[in-house]
Amino acid sequence: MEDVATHAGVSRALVSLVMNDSPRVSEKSRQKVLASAGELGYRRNQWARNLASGQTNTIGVMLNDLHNPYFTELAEGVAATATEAGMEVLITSGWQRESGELVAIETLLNMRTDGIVLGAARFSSEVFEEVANQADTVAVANFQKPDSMDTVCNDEAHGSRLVVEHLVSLGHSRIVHIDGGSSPGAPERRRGFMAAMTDFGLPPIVFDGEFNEDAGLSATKNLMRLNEPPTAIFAANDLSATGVLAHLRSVGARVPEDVSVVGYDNTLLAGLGALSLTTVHQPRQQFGRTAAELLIERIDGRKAAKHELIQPRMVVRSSSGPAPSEMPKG
Amino acid sequence: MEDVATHAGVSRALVSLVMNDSPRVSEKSRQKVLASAGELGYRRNQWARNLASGQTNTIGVMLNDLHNPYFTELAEGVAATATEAGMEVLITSGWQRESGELVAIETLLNMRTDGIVLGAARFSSEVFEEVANQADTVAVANFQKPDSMDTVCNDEAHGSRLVVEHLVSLGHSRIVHIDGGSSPGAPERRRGFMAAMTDFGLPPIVFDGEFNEDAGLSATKNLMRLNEPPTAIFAANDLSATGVLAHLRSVGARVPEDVSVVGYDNTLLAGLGALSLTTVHQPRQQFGRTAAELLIERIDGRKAAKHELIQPRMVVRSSSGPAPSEMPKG
DNA sequence: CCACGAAATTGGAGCGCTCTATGTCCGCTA
DNA sequence: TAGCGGACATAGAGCGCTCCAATTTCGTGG
Repeated sequence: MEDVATHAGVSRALVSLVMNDSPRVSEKSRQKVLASAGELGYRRNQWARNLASGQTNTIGVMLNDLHNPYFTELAEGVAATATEAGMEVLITSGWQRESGELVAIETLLNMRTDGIVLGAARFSSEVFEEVANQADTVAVANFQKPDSMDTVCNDEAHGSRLVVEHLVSLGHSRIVHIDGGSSPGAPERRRGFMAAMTDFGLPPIVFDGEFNEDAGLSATKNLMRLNEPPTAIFAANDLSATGVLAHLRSVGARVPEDVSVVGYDNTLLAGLGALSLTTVHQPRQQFGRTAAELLIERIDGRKAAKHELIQPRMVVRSSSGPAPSEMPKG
Repeated sequence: MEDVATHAGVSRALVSLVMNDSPRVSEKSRQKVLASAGELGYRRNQWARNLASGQTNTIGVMLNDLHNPYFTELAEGVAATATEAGMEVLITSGWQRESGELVAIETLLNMRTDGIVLGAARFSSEVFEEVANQADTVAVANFQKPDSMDTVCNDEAHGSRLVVEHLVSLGHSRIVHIDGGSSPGAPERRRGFMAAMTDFGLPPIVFDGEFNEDAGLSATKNLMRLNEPPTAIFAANDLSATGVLAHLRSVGARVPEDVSVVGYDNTLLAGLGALSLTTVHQPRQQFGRTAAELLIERIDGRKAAKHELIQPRMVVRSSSGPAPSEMPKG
C-alpha cells in the first residue's frame, strides 16, 4: 500500500479511500491509484483491514456435515442473502465428529467473523451459550429456543401432519410410521405423526427405525407380518423409504396399488424415476436465507431473540395412491 | 491481551508466549496467565496474530459446488491431512456459477491463507496463473498440467478401461457407452472407453448423454432399438445409469440377465439395495489428502510442480453379470 | 480580488498481536 | 565473594490497514 501510494504520488490514506470505493475521491486520483495498484499487483490485506476496522464483513457458517445436502443447501441460502448484502461467507465443517465441530467453531470464533450461523450443531447448551456470548449467532434446526440467539426451525410436526392428511384424504386408515430414532428432527416427526393420527381418531402405530435404508427395510419386513398390514407406510426420511420400497418389491407388493409409501426430505433420491417417492419438501435454501437475514439484523443491532418456524410442503409423486378397497381377507 | 497481562501481573509478551505453548515459560507463570485469561474470557485475535506473524496456518479450499459429494469428500480429505499437520481449513464455494467462483477465490486470496486448494475450478488458464502467482496452489481434477502449480487428477481413462475389462471378462462384446458430453471428466472417460474397446478389437460405440438421469433414460430408449442391442451399457456416471435402469425396467429387460449396467463414481445411489449398481470408485478423500500433502510441501518451500494421478477401482455389484449366451434372434 | 465553505487530501494514532534483542535473576563454581 | 551461564521475562518496534482531525486546494459570489 505504501508502494502504491508512492508510485501514484499520493498518500496512503487516499489509497485506502480508493480501495474502499469512497465517493469523496476525485475521479483523477482514483484512476491514478487504480492504475498503480494494477501495475504493482497490489491486493489489500484482509487481516490488517479487519484489525483496523474492527469488522470483517463476513459471515461464518459452521456445518456439522458437509455430505448432507440439507446443510449444503442451507449454506447456499446463507450465501445468497449474504452476497446480496455485500458480505462474504466462510464455511467450516465438523466432519460429523463432535470434536470436529468444536475445532470448527473455534476457528470461526478466532476469525471473529461478524456473525455465525450454526448448522445443526450437537453442542450442549453451555457451548451454545458461550458461542452466542462471543458473536452474533443464529442456530438452524435447533429445537431449543434460547434467549441468547436466534433460531430457524423446520416445522417437523407439521410436515408429519401433512403426510397423515394426504394419506387420509386418499382413504387410508391403517397407516404406520417408521421413525428415525433419536436422529435430529426424528422425535418431532414422530410426535407430529402421533398427534395427527390421534386427531383423526386413528391408532398411531410407530415402528422403530433410523435414518438409513436398512432400518426401513427391516421395519417393513416386520410390519408386513401384522395381522392387518398397513395400507400406507410413512418413513422418517427418504433413505429409509428406499428400504421400504426395496422390501415391498422383493415380496411382490405393488406400490401404490397395494401399499402407499411416503418419505421425508425430498432428497435427490425421491425424484428418481425408479423410485418416484411422495415426500415432504423442506425449503432448505429458505432456512439459510432466513438465517442470514436474522443474522444481519442482529449485526445491525437487534438484541431480542427471534425464533422462526419454516413450513414444509407435500410433494406428491407416484408412490402414494388411493387406499385399496376393503375386502374380506383371503 | 493487555488486560490479561495486567491482571496476571506479567508482560504482554509473556501472555503471547503462553498462548502459543512456548516451552520457555515457567509452569507458574503459565498457570497464572491461563487463569487470568479464563477469568477475563480472553480469546486471541486471529487477525492481529496473522498480521504480526505473516502466516495463517490455514489452508483455503475453493469448491465449485458444495452439492456434489465429489467436492465435499475432497474437502474432507484436505481437512484430515491439514488437521494432522496442525493447520485449519476454510472453505468457500462458487455455488456452481463462474462469477461465484471468482468471488470465492477472491475471498480466499484476500484472506491470504497459506495455501489454496482449487476444486475443479472452471477458470481460464490466465486466472489459474494469477492465483498460482499469489499463493501456493494445488488444483484438483484439472486436466491441464501447468508448471505454476501442483495438480491431483483421477485417472478417468483408466477407470473406463477397468469397466471394459470387467465386462469383457464376463463375456460381453456388444458394449455401449453413454457419455457425459462435455462435463468435467466426461471426455476423458469417453476416450478411455474408446481406447480400451479398440485394444480388445471391439467396436467403440458411444451414445450422446449428460451427467443426469434423463440423458441415461433417453439414450437407452434409442440404443435398445438397434438391430443388435448391446448386452452391456456403461453410463458416464451413476445418475445416468439410474436412468438406464429405469428404462430397462420399464420395457421388462432383466438386469443383469439380459443387460449388464455399469455406472461411474460410486455415489450413494449405486449402493442402494434397489439399484445395486456396479460402478467405478474414485478415492475422493485420497485426492484431498494428496492435495493437502502437496500443498504443505509447497508451503515448506518446494518449487518444482508435481502432478499426481490417482487410480480408481471397480466396485462390482449385482447390475453386471455374464453375457447372455448367444442365440438366434427371435 | 478576496473571503469562505465545500471538496479533496494528508498525517498520524492506533487495532492486537509476534518477535528480536535486551534484561534480570538465580544457582553454581573457583 | 566475585564471576558466569542458563532459565525466564520484558520492552519496543513493527505488521498493513482504517479513521479522525487537520490541512490544503478549489470554485464561487460579493
